[in-house]
Amino acid sequence: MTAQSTTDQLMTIGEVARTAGVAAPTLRYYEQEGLLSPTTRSRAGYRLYDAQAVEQLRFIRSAQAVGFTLDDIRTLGRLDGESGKTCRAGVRQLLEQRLADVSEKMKDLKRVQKTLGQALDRCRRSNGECKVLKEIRPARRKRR
Amino acid sequence: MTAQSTTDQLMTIGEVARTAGVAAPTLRYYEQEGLLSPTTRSRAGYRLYDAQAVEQLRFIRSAQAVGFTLDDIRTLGRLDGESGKTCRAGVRQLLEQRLADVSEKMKDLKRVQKTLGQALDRCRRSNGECKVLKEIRPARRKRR
DNA sequence: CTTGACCTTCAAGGTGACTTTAAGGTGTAG
DNA sequence: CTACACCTTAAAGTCACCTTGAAGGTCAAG
Repeated sequence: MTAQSTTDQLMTIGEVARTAGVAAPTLRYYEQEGLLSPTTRSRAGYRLYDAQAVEQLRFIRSAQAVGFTLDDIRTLGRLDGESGKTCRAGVRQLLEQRLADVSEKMKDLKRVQKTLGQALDRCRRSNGECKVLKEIRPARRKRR
Repeated sequence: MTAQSTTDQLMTIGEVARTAGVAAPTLRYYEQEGLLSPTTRSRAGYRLYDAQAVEQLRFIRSAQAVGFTLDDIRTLGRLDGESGKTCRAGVRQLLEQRLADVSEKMKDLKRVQKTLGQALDRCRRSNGECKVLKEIRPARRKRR
């Protein structure tokens, strides 16, 4: 029991990148920054990743999306990794700190949601003529 | 009724900065970027802000904290401003888009929260010896 | 009427997170 | 055996978001 789940289907950097929706150079950058390393390398030197890497990558992107820096994320190390290490003094404290950060962000997010929600409400209520937004510009989207 | 709340107590850039917990040059930068302008200027050219500016500033910081760019925020304009403008075609759509972004971020945040929570759980469960985190570094904090 | 804490503008510098460029090796399909 | 899509490294470039520095004006207290 306790399935090892050792599918061990290794992927190249391009496959991982496509699967997780990030650019391959970004993956190399993450490795360089100590965030996510390939499981192994092929004889020719190609990076090879296991399926878990995709999960870790998704975690990284989620954490980034809500405002954590790569440095924040790096200090949390390989979070889902099961190969253990002693739960030293600082570890729990760090986790607690980050969970507190998350709670703060939850509040921030709700604040933003409320403000936008109210604006949309007023916008809908008075069809065509509302007093919601002053000076809105076309909005060009860019990264993220 | 409908209190005008015209306390009209104007503050200098330094007072606003202290109150909202940001640096004064950051406020100048925000003005330059079209995010938040002072209500008026003193005869000598000093920027003067009303109390609402603090609220707007807090909104900006909250939005930033959860990953919105200044560009995102700028396109939402002065959100709480009551001096109105027509609710044109794109406005509602933009608000809806941003609210969808918020929902996405809520998911991301919950994902992060869950992962950290599980880690902390395992950490607490096995006092002193747990298999949670691999390679944790001291964690130097920096801005935000 | 000077000291010192504020304010002003403009310009340059710094950091984080990529992204791009250059020069070249690998692997498989035809 | 040659295309062609993929991979490699190292270094430079870009963009957002400030931060710092220089040179100077303003204002209430002593």
